[in-house]
Amino acid sequence: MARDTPQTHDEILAAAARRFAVTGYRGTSLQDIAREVGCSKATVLYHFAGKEALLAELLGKPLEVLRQLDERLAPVGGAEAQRVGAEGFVDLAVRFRREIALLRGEFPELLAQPAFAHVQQITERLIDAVSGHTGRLEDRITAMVLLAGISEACAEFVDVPEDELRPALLAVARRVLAPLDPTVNH
Amino acid sequence: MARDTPQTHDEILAAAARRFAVTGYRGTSLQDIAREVGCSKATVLYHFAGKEALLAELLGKPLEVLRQLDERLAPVGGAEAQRVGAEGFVDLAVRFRREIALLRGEFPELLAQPAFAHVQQITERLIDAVSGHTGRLEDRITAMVLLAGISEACAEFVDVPEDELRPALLAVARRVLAPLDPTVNH
DNA sequence: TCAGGGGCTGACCGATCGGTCAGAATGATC
DNA sequence: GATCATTCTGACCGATCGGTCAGCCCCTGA
Repeated sequence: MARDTPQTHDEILAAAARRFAVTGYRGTSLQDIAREVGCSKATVLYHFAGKEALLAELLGKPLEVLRQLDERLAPVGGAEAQRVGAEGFVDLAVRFRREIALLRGEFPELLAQPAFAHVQQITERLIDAVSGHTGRLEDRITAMVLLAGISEACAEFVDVPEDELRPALLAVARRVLAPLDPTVNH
Repeated sequence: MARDTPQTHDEILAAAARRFAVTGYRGTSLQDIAREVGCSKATVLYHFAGKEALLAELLGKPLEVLRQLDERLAPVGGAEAQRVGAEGFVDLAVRFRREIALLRGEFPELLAQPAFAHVQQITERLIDAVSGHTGRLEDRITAMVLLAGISEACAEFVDVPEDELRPALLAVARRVLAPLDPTVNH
């Protein structure tokens, strides 16, 4: 009957997304989610194996897109890698604003878990790409400021329409990376 | 005897700073802190009124510096406000890297408490200043990316020496804000 | 009519949380 | 040696956490 009555399942997922975005993963209890849905805590645990499973399903799509970006990033280098990495991440961050906001605050502990170990590696490669693969600390710091700033801004301006948020972020990215482009001398 | 034996008090404070920076405020228990110090949980609660009091004392200095930056920012406007705001925040973020990292993840809930209400107002004014007081959404997004990125980068590169971190952040800030300067046409 | 299964729940579990409290050490003062 | 404040601790508290489980409700199909 999964196709006839997926209501509760999806309602729980939506409620979890909302609560996690406001009070964080740790700061949200299964009771909170159940209350928002209007069901019992046991029902939440009937539809999902546990709190972690809820999180995993919530992060499934954005992490898949992140993985695709990682693949697209592998063959390119230099200024092209910077451009693809930055623009790709802007798209991803804008699209999955709520989920990004969720990963944001709980980064250290969540990524320490084996289930998310690969995310840390992908993030590392993304920073490397956006820094232009120079290996210089200054460029890594620059890339970190840009990517983290984009994440945070997306989380903060979660109610701003995509077509206002995206151009603004792309403009910042272009400004930050332009002087790093070897074809441009500032 | 506070002046003769401030050891334990300070050790607890230092341990709390370390643990909070790694596992966050909510993710750190008083037991964790006590274990790191090598004392009992009751001792932690003997020296501090509670977990919140520990946090408040930890954030005291950086919040005071933030307040000073806010005051310094009040009389100026336009490009000068952008410069003072950005450079001032870089200084603050580099200096109080651990504490910034702490406030980062727990923002929504902690700032919701009355004790930190004014921080949210100051942050708002800081974003306004760094955006050049234009009131345009795009400029606010830009400022948000820059300030949040600086915070996150400081938290991430907590072990990088100040004299490497600061110039890199200032360079990014200059690059992000330069095109907003009305005297420069790109 | 009734057996069966999916959806759901209240009651309960062990663990851990922040916090309290009476009292054991310790050392300075008289 | 007696007194007293400071420092520290083990034992304990109520609350809440994530998670389990037996069983109730209700729809379906034979």
